[in-house]
Amino acid sequence: MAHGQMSETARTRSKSQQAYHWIQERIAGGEFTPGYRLVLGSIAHELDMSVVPVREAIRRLEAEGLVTFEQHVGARVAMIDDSQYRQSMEALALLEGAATALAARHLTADDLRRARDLNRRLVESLDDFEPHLFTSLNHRFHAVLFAACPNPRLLALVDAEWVRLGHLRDSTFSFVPGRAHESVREHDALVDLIESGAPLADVERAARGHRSATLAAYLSHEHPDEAPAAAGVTTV
Amino acid sequence: MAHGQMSETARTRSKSQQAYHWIQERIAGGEFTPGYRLVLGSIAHELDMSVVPVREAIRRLEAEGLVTFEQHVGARVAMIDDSQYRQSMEALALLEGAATALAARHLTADDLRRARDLNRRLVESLDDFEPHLFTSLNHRFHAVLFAACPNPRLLALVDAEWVRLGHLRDSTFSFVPGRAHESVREHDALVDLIESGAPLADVERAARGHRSATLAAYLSHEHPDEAPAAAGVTTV
DNA sequence: CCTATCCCGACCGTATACGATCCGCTCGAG
DNA sequence: CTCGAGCGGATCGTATACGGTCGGGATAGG
Repeated sequence: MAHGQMSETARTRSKSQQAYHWIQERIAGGEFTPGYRLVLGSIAHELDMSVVPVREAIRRLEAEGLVTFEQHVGARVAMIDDSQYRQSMEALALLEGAATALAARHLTADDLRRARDLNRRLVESLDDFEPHLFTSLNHRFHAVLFAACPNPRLLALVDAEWVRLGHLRDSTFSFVPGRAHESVREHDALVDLIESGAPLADVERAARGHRSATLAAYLSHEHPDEAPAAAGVTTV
Repeated sequence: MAHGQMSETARTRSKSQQAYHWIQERIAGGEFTPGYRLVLGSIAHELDMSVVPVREAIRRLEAEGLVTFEQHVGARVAMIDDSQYRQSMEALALLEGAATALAARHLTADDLRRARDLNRRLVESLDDFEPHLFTSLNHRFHAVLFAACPNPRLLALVDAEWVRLGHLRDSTFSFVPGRAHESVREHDALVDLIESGAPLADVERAARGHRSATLAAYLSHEHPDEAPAAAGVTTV
């Protein structure tokens, strides 16, 4: 920032947006854990602004489902309990599956190479298993595959769901380490499928099934008593 | 409202929420058409409150995609152009298809009867075709079918997409009246499928295909030149 | 007559102020 | 000792105030 501000209009994000990003980062980074109380005044003071922009930011986060708000009580980071986790994963399976299928025909050879490379790094990370790194790479792998989806609305929904799962997504592989090995194999199969020009329905089924399987692994590990049918939209 | 206000805490919605609902109704009702300029001060004055709650309401509407916001310029009702319409319909096909499939096993005989009844009214309305009524009944018909979906998150996404399409959804059947006849036949087939206990995959495919077909009809009517493959997620 | 510049009004963004509500703690009665 | 009423601090909800930014119309020059 040698010259202070550059294109003043584009560079100067409004304070509401500053607050929004600041809070979102803390939530995504796990610094604000679920249930954490978001006090307007404190945040405002921390960010050196008044409460008004902070309120707006929190309202937006509320609309996105990241925080809950109670009248005259305030906001707290949304508690994603097991059932909500399951619901979001189910939705993500759907959305990501479709996005991946729609993107399949638009992937370049370079994209596929990058996907394979990321999966290679995933395999390597299996030895010295680090949930956070694994999750991050996993996200990037899938992002490469569905990013080319020509439907921005769908992409927005997919992203929103990823954000919503937030830090929680780490835990899937922390809790069920065995799932990670199976996961990377499915990744390879998925890329093969896409590369071979398989019918989009097959690609969608594979991508959806992949995530549903992760969910199922989590559920059967956390709630061994529940009927396996709970996995839900594995139907298609 | 003989007694003015009842349980003050539950009944007294905060002014932000008042503003939110007030604006949303106007948008849904078509009073505020796409592109309409939402001036904070005017709305605040109209609702007899200050601009602060109105700003919050508009922020929330922005997060939901109903209005767009530009720095130092203000908010206006989101322009849903053709491409966005297509994208939302595609997303809705996905989400509603899955929600309908997941709900299928939970539908009571009464639910199915209500669905058939609504479709009967749809058939009747075909004679004296009234787009708005038809669309409304159409929504209620589908709502009956997917309301029993055990995944609230999915339902929320479906609802959000319906709201997003808003008034625009009227136009589908206004523009392509022929589609309405085909639509009600598909409705019957869909209910039959559910009632017969067909595999969920079949239900999902049928429900998704139904909406994709509506989209395709719209597209081929509006843009006869485009490749029909544009219909998108008809794949599964 | 057409174009570029300047100025002004409308509106947005944020700060500050103040009343309202909730939650936890103290204190007294049983 | 237990429990309910009352009080006070913390925090929210909204109003008002003021400086900043944008867009359009008047004005001067070509």
